[in-house]
Amino acid sequence: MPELPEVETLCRQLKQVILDKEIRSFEIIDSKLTAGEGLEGRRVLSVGRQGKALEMKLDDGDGITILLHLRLTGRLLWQGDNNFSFPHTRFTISFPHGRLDCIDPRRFATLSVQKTGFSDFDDRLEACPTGMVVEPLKDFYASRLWEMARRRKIPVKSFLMDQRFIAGIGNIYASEILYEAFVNPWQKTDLLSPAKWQEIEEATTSILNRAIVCRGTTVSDWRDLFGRKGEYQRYLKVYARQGRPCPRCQAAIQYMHLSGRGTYFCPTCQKAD
DNA sequence: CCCTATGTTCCCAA
DNA sequence: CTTGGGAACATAGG
Repeated sequence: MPELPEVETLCRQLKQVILDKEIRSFEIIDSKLTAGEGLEGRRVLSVGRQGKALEMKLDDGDGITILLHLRLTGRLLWQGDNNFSFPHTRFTISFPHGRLDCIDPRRFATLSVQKTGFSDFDDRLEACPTGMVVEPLKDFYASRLWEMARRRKIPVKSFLMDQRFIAGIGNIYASEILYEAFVNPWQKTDLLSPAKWQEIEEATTSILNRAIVCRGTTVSDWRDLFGRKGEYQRYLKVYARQGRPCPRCQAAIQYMHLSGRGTYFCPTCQKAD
């Protein structure tokens, strides 16, 4: 469900609500999750995001970080003034002024509590074939992308979505970015010129920033921290639009599988080189 | 029954 | 080592 713009939305909203607040209780409802003991009384020092992972640092002296990855169907919901629990609620964190619920029908979400500074992001860095993981809204440069990708022969969409290379881009935004940059999703990365990477860099930055302003994309069940739908679905040009006309050339948007993932593209605007 | 699903990881084959 | 394919995780919806 959540890609970078959705997780960034949750991150910003969490800051408004729980920053500096004290945890009253941390209740694990799904026994598959194991974490959260002894966190009562600690305050939330910071809320951050790394790729699609959320991290909450707690003030306590020995440095505790809560790491949460929502995977496919995880949601976070702020319950300010009611005690209603939605089905599939997997854990809740209570504060003096309300409650944070994690709801996850498919139970893929992962929760861990670790010593600050030791995150799964570090693990991913070590597993990364190029020794670096790029954050799209920070150290994201065409020259760096070109350097990372030029010796590989994988489809560019797979590259954009591989979290060991770039943190945070998923299936919706990968399709939208490649459409915006006039790049075929199957294009092998070693054939992309620095100029093409420049177009991909610019498309990525503008699309992700706009999606953040829109509080994400709701095509089915994404909701923000307060249960509201996002707005970016209004701006989708190819995702979930197979058969509909390309906004630029009117050709029918096509749908095909690439590495097992649904992929939407314009057969005319995004021809392979 | 069939198919699909905004994610990640692991195993296996070429 | 690289790449691609498939399954697994577990559930809901069309």
